[in-house]
Amino acid sequence: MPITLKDVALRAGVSRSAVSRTFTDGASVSEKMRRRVEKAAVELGYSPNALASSLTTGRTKLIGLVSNNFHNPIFLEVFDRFTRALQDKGLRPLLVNLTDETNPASSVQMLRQYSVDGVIVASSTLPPGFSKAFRDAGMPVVHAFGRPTSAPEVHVVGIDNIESGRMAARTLIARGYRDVGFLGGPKTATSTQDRLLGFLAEIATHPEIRVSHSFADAYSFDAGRKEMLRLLAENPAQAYFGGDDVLSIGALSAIGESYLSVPRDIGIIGLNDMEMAAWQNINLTTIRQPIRHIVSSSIELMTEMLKNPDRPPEARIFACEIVERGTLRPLKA
Amino acid sequence: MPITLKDVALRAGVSRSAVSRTFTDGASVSEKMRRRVEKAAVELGYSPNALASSLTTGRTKLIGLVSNNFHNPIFLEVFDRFTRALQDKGLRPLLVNLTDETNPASSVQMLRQYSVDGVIVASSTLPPGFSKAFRDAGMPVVHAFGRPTSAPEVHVVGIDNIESGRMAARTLIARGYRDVGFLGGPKTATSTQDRLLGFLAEIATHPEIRVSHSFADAYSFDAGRKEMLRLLAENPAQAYFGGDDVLSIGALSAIGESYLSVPRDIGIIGLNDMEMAAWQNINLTTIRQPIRHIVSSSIELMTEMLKNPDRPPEARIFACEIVERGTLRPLKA
DNA sequence: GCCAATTTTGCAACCGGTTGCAATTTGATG
DNA sequence: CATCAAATTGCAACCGGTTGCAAAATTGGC
Repeated sequence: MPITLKDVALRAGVSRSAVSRTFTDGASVSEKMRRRVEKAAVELGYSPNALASSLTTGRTKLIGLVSNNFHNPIFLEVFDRFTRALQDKGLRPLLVNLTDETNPASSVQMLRQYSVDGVIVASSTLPPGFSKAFRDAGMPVVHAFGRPTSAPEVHVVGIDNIESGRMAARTLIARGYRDVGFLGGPKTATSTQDRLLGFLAEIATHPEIRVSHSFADAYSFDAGRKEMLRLLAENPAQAYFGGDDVLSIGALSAIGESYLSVPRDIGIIGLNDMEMAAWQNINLTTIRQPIRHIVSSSIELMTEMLKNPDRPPEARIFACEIVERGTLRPLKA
Repeated sequence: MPITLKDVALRAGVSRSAVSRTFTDGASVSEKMRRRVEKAAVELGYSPNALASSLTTGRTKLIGLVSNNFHNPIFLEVFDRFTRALQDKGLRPLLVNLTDETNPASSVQMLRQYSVDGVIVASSTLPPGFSKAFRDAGMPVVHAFGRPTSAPEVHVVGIDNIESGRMAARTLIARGYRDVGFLGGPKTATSTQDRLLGFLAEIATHPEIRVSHSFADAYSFDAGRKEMLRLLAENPAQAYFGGDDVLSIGALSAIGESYLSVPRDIGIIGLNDMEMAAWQNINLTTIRQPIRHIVSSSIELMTEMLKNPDRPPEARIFACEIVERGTLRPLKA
C-alpha cells in the first residue's frame, strides 16, 4: 500500500540508490537527477521509511523520554519543553511512564528494542543508579533534574539542591523567623535529601534558630496538605520550606482550612516556581528552578552525545533564584 | 555491537528462522528447540529488534499520541492515563506536540515515516478535519475529546458538549440565578462552540433569564482571569459557566482580587473536574468529564482498529456529572 | 578534440529480522 | 518394521532502505 523507494525509482526510471541518495543529505547526486527523482516522489506522494533506514544507518532519531512524575503539574511544562525541543532538532520523543517502578530493567529492554538513539530521564525522585542502567546498555543518557555530583556516572542536568536548601534557610532567617521547618517531599527522593541537607547545614550556622523537619509521602497537594495538618495539630514552626511548590500549595490549603493566615501566622516558601505559584489566588513565594535552561541544556548535551557517544559524563548545575510573592513576611527594612 | 538474531543462531547452532520463531508467538517450534535458543539468547543478552521486525510484519506497536494541550494541567492526567494504558497493551506512545499549528500535514508525514500503527489525537480544540488527515493517510485514528457527531469521519470519544452546556445552564437556573453568563474558551475550539450552543439552548427555554457570553483566548488561568476582570469592570452576571476548570480558576482569582466573594457575590461552575478543582483552597463546583472512561474507551477502540482497520468510525459519548463544591450558591431547600 | 581527474550513477551486498515452501524429522498406526 | 500424516526445521527471498565499489559520464586543461 504505501509507496516505497522502489516505486519511485521505477517511476523516475533510475536506480534505487539514486532515490535513496536524493533523500539523504550529503550524498552525491546531480541537480538533474535530484529534480527528476523529486518529481516522481511528489507525484507518488513518497516519503522515506525512517525505520527501514535506521536499520543500516543505526540511527532512529528516537529519544526515550522516561519519567515517573506524571502527577506533579510542573512536569506538564517539562514535557512541553522537552517534546518541543526534541522536535526542533528532528528527534522524536518515545514516552515511557514509569508509574511506580524504580527498576529500570524493563524500560531498558524496551528502549533497546526500539533502538532509541538516546534516553532522557526526567525525574528528581529516581535513585542514583537508575539512569546508569541505560548507559550500561550502551545508550547515551542525560538525567534531567537528577542529583549532580562531582563525578557523575551519566550526564546530569539540574540544580544544586543542597544550595537551594541553604538558600531557603537564608531567606527564612533574613525574614526574622526563629523557628523554622522543612516540609520535605518523599524521603527517598534525592532532591528531598539534598534540600534537607543544605537547609540544615545553613541553619546550623545560626545556633539560636530552632529547626525541625518531616517528610510528605509524595510531591503532591494531598501529601503536603496532610503533613501540614499534622504539623498544625502539634506545635508548628513559624515558617516552612516546602519540598516543592505543589506540596507547598497543599500546605497553604491546610493552613487556610485551619483558619490561619499566610504570611501572618505561618510563612511558606516553595521550590520550582511552577505556573500555579504565580496564580494570584495562590501567590506563593518560591525558589525558581530554571526549567527552561535545564531542558535546553539537556537537549544540548544529548545532541552532543549523539555526535560523540564517548563524551565523559558531566554535571551541569544551574542557579536558582528567589521569587518574592506573598507567602513570607516581608524583609524588615 | 548489539546482539543480533544471527549471533544467537550461531551460538545455538540452529538456523536464523528457528531463532526468529522462538521469539514470535504462534510460530511452530519444538520445546527442545525453544529451550536451546532461549539458553543461547540469555547467555548473549539478546533481545529482538522491534524495528527490523516491523519491516516485514508491518506493525511497529508505535502509536502516535498527538496533542496541542500542553498548557492545561488536566492533560497531565490525560497523558498519564494514555501512556499507562498504551504500555499495558504493549504499545508505545510516540508523542507529538503540536504547539500552535492546526495543520496536520507535517505530523502526518512524520508519523508515516515512523510507520505508527495508529494515531490518538487528544484535544478538544482542534478543528474537525484535523484527525481526518491521519485517516486519509491510511492510519487508524481515534480522536479523544473530539466533537462527536452522528456520522463521524473518524472514531471520536468524548462527552456531549452540547449536553454539558445544557447541564450547566440547568444547574445555574436551579440555584435561582436569573442573570447568567458563559465565559468560554477559545472561540475556535469545537468544545467551546458546543458548550455555548447547549448553554444558550437551555436558557432559551426560560425566557425570564438573562444570558450573555464571551470568550477567553485560551483554556488557561490567565485567559480566564483576564476575561473575568474585564467582565467585572462592566456589569457582571450573577453566575458564570466557565469554559473549563483552569479557566474558571482564573476567573475565581479575578473575583477574589476584586474583593468579591464566591459564591456570595458571583457563582462559578467549571467543567472537567481536574485534580485542582478538588483542592480545598479552590473547591470549584464543576461538571466532571469522565477522563478515565474516555481514555480507556479510546484505547479499546484503537486496539479494535488494529485488528480490523476497516471498522467504520463510531462516536462514543460519555455522560458527565455535576460535582458539587463551593462555588455556587446552595440549592434552595 | 583528446586525456586525465572528478563527479555521478548503478550494482550488489547488507542492515536485522520474517515467512512461504519444501525437506526433514517425529510419531502414530497397522 | 514399514507407511503415512503431522510437526518441525532450514533455505532463500523479502521487508525498505543504505553504501562501498567500480563503471560510466562529465568536466577541465591544453
